[in-house]
Amino acid sequence: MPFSSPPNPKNYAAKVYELVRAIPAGRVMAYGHIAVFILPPLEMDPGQYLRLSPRWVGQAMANCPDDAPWQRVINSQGKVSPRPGYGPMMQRSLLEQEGVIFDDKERVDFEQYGWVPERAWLVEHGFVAPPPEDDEPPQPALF
DNA sequence: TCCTTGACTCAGA
DNA sequence: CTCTGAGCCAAGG
Repeated sequence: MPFSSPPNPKNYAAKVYELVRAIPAGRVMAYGHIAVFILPPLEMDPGQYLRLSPRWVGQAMANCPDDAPWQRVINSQGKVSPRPGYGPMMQRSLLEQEGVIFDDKERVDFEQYGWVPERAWLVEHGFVAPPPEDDEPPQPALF
């Protein structure tokens, strides 16, 4: 419930989980990175969505189903944000079991392990609008 | 009623 | 590179 919430929290969380489930083993995404692929509410200012959405994702992940790979979601600095009840070591070891390497500052390199969903997947699952014919697709910018 | 507390991120120092 | 503060707001003690 931190810092406002989406108009439809349940629906927003469902989108988050859907995307999280698509992250392959050994790869990671940041909260804010996930938010970029979820369309903001129509009447919401895009700038405001950019500010708030990472916490919306965090809020959703707090209630993430155990059968979803919640460990593959980390913060934008490449560090793990411990899930309450599990502790930081749990998340780190889960990722290491998938082959993710942490550097000496406990961080993951996005260049190497960061993951971006295929456009076809996004379209198929309703995350972005289909490209307007032969025009440049509205691919969200990475960090 | 007031104060604390959130799986966040980015710019600036 | 690390550390701070701002942005923002609802629920519980």
